[in-house]
This record gives sequence, C-alpha cells and structure tokens, in this order.
Amino acid sequence: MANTENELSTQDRILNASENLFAEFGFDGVSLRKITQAAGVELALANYHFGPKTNLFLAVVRRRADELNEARTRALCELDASSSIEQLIDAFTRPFTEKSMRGGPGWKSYGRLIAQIANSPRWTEVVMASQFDPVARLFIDKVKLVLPSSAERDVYWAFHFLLGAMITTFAETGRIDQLSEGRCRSSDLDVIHAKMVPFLAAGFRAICDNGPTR
Amino acid sequence: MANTENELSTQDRILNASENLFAEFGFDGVSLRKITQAAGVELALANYHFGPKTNLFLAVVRRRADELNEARTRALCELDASSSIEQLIDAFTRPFTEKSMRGGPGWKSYGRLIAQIANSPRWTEVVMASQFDPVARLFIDKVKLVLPSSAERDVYWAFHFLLGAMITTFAETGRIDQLSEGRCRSSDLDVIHAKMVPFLAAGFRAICDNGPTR
DNA sequence: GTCTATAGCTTGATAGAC
DNA sequence: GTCTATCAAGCTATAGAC
Repeated sequence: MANTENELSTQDRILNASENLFAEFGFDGVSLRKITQAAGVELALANYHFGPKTNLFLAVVRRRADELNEARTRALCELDASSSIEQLIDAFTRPFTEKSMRGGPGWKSYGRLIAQIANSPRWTEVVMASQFDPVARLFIDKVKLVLPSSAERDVYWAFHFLLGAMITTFAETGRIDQLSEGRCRSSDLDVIHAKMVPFLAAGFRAICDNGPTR
Repeated sequence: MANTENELSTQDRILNASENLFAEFGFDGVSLRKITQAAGVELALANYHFGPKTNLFLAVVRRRADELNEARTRALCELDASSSIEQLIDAFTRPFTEKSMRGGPGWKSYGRLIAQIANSPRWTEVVMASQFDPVARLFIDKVKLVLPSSAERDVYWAFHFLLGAMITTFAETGRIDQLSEGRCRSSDLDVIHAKMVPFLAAGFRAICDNGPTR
C-alpha cells in the first residue's frame, strides 16, 4: 500500500495536482489556491517550494520532458541509414504511447498539457523549442539519411505534419470518439499508433522521396 | 480611407480586439479590461453588447465559422465518387488557406484562436464539435465514396491525423521556422498547403485503401 | 448606446509566528 | 518546512446618470 498520494513529498503533491489542473484548464485557468487545495497542502507552500506561478508551471513541464527525451533518443540511436522511415517514425512516437498507456496516470495529463502548450504562442519558445527541439533535430537528421533524395525543406514540412498528428493525439479531447459514433477511442493510443506510423510514413515518402539519389 | 478601425461599430471593435487577444493569450489570459482598452471603448460596453465573457468568446468564434463552413461545403459539393482523394483534401483545407492569406488580417488571428481551442478539452464540445463537425461529416462521407474499400474506422483515424496537421498549421507558432533555421515559414500557408495535400493524400491511401472493392 | 462608479470577489505573493 | 493572516491589485458584472 506504498506510494499513494498521501505519502508523497509536498513538492510532488503540488506537482501532481498542478499537472492535472493545468492540463484541464490551462495556465491562466487555474489558481494556486485550487492547486494547493487539490494537493491537500497550504497555499503558501506553493510559493515556498516553487516561487512564482510560472516557475511551478515550468517545473511541471520539465519533470517528464527529460525522461521522454531520453527514451526517444535511445530508440533513434539504434537506427541508421539502412532503417525504414517506418522504424524512424516509430522510434520517435512510440515512447510517449508507451508511457501514456503503461507509465502511470500522470502521463495522460502530461500529454494533454503538452497539447495545449504546443499551439499556444506564449509557450512555444520557452517550453516547446527549448525542451523538445534537440531530439527533433536528431530525428530530422536520421530522416535525411533514410530518405537521402529529400529536399531539406520538405523534411521539415513532413516533420511539421507529424507533430500536428502526434500532438492532436496527445490531447485526447474525445472529439473523434463522438464524430465516429464510438468507432474510434481517442484514449487508446496503441491503436492510434498502429495507424499513425503507416499514415505518416506514406506522407514522408510522398513529399520527401524524390527517387534514386544521383 | 474608409473601413479603418475607427469607423467600425462598437460591436465590431470589441470583436476584433477580442479575436486578437484571445488568439494570443487564451480565454483566461485576457481580461475584459484589456479587450475594451484595445478596442478603444468603455469596459461596461462589453457586457452591454455581449453579456458575460463566455458569450463574447463564443461570438468571436462563431463570427467566421459560418463563412468557413460555407466555403468548405461549396468546394466539397462539387466533387463526387470519381474525384481523387487529393481533390477532396484540397476542398476541405483550401478555404482557410485562402482566407488566411488573402481574406484580411483577422483570419490569421482566427486560425491561432482555433488552434488553441482545438486541443483544449474545455471548448471541444461547445465550440469545435458544434461548429465544425457537420462539415467534417460531409468530408468523411465523400472519402468513403472515393476510397470505397476503406474500413470506416480507418477513415476517421485518417481524418484525425488530417485535423492535427491542419490545426498545427493554423497555430503559426513559428517553431518550424526556428527549427529549420529559416528554410520554412509557418506564415506562408500557400507553400504549406502545396505540401500538405500530397502528404495527407498518401496517408489516406496508406491506411484506408484496401485494394479493389469486391 | 455610452459613461462613471462601484460592489463583491478572486488573484499571486508575502510577512511573521511556530 | 509549515501555518495563519493579510495586502495590494486585478477581476467580472452591474447600477444608475446622461
């Protein structure tokens, strides 16, 4: 019966509550009062441990970013020029799918949070670019090896479309569930992953592969 | 010298200022004070003309939704079972590209606003589904005609990936500009559209086209 | 339809006792 | 490290004069 929320440190209780609430309501939609109340700690402790609200928000984002980046980097580094574009896309996208489905409940909230940040100009540089661009560059360099006839620009555009599909998946808004009248479930990332990899791979080939290198 | 902001009605001035500020900071990140100040009108007029803040937000969203839906519907209705999947995707995605590039400056803000709403659970049903699902259904029905061997579920997943790519494009965060070191410009929707249509068409074929119907 | 003034509440942050 | 108490500022919404 270890590891329940009651036994966590004050910092972790605040981080967990923040993750949940920021994911649902966004940075400005949640007050420190609601966060500390959900965490079961006093209001003043948020400031004591994390400083201003913005710092707390960044701490929430960064907590899982390193773990995700390491898993992606590990998977990408196992591949080389002889790999398929499917393998590359799988290496980049599978780590979050794994953590979201089997890494504990916090990862679902984290995905929703990242999905909101990703399309908000306010956090693009300070969060998205600074946290995730290094691994993005690694992925793109590998794509250039696997599809050597690509125009460099087209690889970036293909990555842009990949990002869009992946991040909308993170959001798990349930819109596709309703639209499809229950045929699709936005929470089942295993199914989505199995469809997303061939979809994106075909897209990459369509706009990046300009035939045999010469 | 007609049609400058100074000559607009109070309602339109408030709507324009709201569109800009909501797009940049989100619903909770902007106060009615900042909106009315940017609009150059008194605080009390926001409530007089639009009621509570939520109503104003919905009025901003709905103002351009009808126009966009009509353009999409018109383009889709010109196509039939003999059309290509490229033509269908073009019909669905081109109207916003056109308006964003040549329909006046408000459409850029509107795109950023929709991009933030789309990944926020709070607005999924009340905005996204209610405003945009009818045309989405029209698009999906046409896809089933054009790719008749598709499993119905796969068409919805392909549409989900299309939505992600399209909406990330609307956001114009500039992240891909920085990542590509200037090779890509997220504001040039004409270029993105030209890449996006073949990318997505290949994806649709990859997961929806199960060979000749029997 | 527009203005001034304000009610009633919530916010982030902190000071100071323990 | 935690608690109580509070400050100054901001918020939405509205009442009432013009």
